[in-house]
Amino acid sequence: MPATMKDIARETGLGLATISKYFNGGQVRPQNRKLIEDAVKKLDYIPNEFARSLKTRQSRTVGVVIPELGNAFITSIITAMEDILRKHDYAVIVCDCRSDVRREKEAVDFLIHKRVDGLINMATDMTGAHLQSAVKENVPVVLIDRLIRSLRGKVSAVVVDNAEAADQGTRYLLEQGHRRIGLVLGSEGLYTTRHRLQGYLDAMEDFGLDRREDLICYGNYTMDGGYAAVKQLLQQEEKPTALFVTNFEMTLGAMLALNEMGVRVPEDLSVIGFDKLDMFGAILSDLTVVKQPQNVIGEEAARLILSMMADDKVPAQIVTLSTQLHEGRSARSIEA
Amino acid sequence: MPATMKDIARETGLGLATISKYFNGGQVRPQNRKLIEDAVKKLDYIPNEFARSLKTRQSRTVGVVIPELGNAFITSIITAMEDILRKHDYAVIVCDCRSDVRREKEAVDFLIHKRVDGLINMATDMTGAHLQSAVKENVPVVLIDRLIRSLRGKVSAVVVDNAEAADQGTRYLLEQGHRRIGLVLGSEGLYTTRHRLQGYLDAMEDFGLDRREDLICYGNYTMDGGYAAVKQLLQQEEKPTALFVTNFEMTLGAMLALNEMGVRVPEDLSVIGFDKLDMFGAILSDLTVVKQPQNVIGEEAARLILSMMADDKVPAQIVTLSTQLHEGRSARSIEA
DNA sequence: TTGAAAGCGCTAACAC
DNA sequence: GTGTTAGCGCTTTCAA
Repeated sequence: MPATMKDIARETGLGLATISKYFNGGQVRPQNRKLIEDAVKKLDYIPNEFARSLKTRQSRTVGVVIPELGNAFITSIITAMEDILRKHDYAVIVCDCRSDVRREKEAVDFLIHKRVDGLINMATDMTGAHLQSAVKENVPVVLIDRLIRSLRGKVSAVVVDNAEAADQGTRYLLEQGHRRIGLVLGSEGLYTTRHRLQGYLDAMEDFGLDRREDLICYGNYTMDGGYAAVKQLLQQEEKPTALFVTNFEMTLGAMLALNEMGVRVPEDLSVIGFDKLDMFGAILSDLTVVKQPQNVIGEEAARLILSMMADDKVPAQIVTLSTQLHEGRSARSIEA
Repeated sequence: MPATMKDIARETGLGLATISKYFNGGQVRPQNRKLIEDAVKKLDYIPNEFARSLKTRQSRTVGVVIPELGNAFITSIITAMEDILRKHDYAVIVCDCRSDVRREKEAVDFLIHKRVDGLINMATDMTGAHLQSAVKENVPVVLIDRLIRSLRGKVSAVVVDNAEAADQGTRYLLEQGHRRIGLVLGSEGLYTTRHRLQGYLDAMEDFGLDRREDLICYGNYTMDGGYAAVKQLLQQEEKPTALFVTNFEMTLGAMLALNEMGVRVPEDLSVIGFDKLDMFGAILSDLTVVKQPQNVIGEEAARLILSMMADDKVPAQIVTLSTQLHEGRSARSIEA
């Protein structure tokens, strides 16, 4: 039977209120402070969070619902997020819904029942139906990576400017003189896929180039898909002179495919990738990539949810972050 | 103000005990059942887990402490684990300690304060000091992937037979006639590294081959490290005829390095990798690999912790799983 | 089967 | 500053 505040009270001869105040940062006479600290040590006292939560109506817990855990982009965001939240004494419950709409709703409901104080969600269900219970229970929500139109004004969000990101990469290639630029996208219909396609098309249009379906491939954001997409793009008669691959896993797949096919980068083909990750260190350092600020996404999401949990009158806001073009050696001028 | 059981009681005219029984699967007269269900709907009642936890002394929460989240082997275990635990209505709090001993202890203490019912840990601190508070508070612990000697008998564990795994891969190459077999290991001193090295050495010894330091490289279990290790191994005068790479990230790095160097697999060099993951689908399907059963690790860990949480007299046990050799086309007979 | 009532361990209002 | 006390919303005897 673990010690309770009552035990501390008996041990020190103080009242419960004093001890409670001590734990909650109130004013306590130094000698009593010492008394309490000694008793805590002696009795191995650990505050009972259940009782505290019952009273304060806060779990100091945040739920995170994501489409999959085995994705480097997502885990790096979570790592940054968890770091900040834990520093603020919040626990993070992670639910992987495997990109399944039904599982996603179950996860949200589960977390609401667990009484999380806030919810961070990289959404699978773009209708937002899964978040209804959160909205109904007034649990603050922060979306990451993808916006949900029907929830506009009701929830906060942290996204990157995907159109700008794609524009950045495409424009860079265009400026190097490339005109046949292959684009490897994620799954058709996804929020980020749509915006990245738009950015690409906009940049192309600025250079007077029309949409050409034979230059656009869907690689489902998987290594596998990127690999296949590249093989397909390069099997055509009129091969692209440059490739823009729009996430990290696909970039890896693309590099493997190119290596296998004996295509030299950038001699035979220019390549711009996406999201080089720290953990891969030096290997792909020569790659020119459009980088998303995963750390900042995680940090901003944490900050947003913290502020919303602290004050339920904080209005919903959308934070849009910019990507950055990292110049490596994998994309070069077509005249060279 | 959310509805409470009292509200349901007032609404239905029943007593609290009946309603509580209803929620806990007890016998309730059908007509009252109906009454309660209607009231729950009408009032949007959600049971207060805080109050329940206060009474039952259970959080229905499991803490998971891992060295890093951005590792495919780890996340695939977590995914399997979380799946089972959530089905049993347990939430999973994940703490990434970034392979830092201090952070790891902080994470464990944090989780103990959060009153998790159980702890699953892929340990960074092999002394086990970080788990003292868990042991003291009688919180059941399941180690995964790595055993801690000082905790023997006190905690359960799920590990893979790493020596066997390495023996498997090495022996396969030996049987194909290879004698100069390069080995790419994780960080020196790690539990799995040591055992995998041992398995390799044992197999070599069985074939009358002595340890040769120039064939052994440490790649830190990173893609980067695997890449560098392979480059180093193949820069030597007397090149290996085969390579055994002992985790997934390093295998990826190795393949990239080999591709870059123009080394054909298996024509110029046989390669055995580790841990092909589902998410990479077809790409590496030609790779011969030693596969760890991540799903089973996760599932067994979940089962173990569930049984220990359900009954504190369940004795500690160690589950050792076997790896499997998946024959692809990347390793072949040296005579061929 | 159901209801009344005690109490889990904490917080916070209030009185001193 | 400190102590007393009344709940927070649930589970669980015990008696009916």
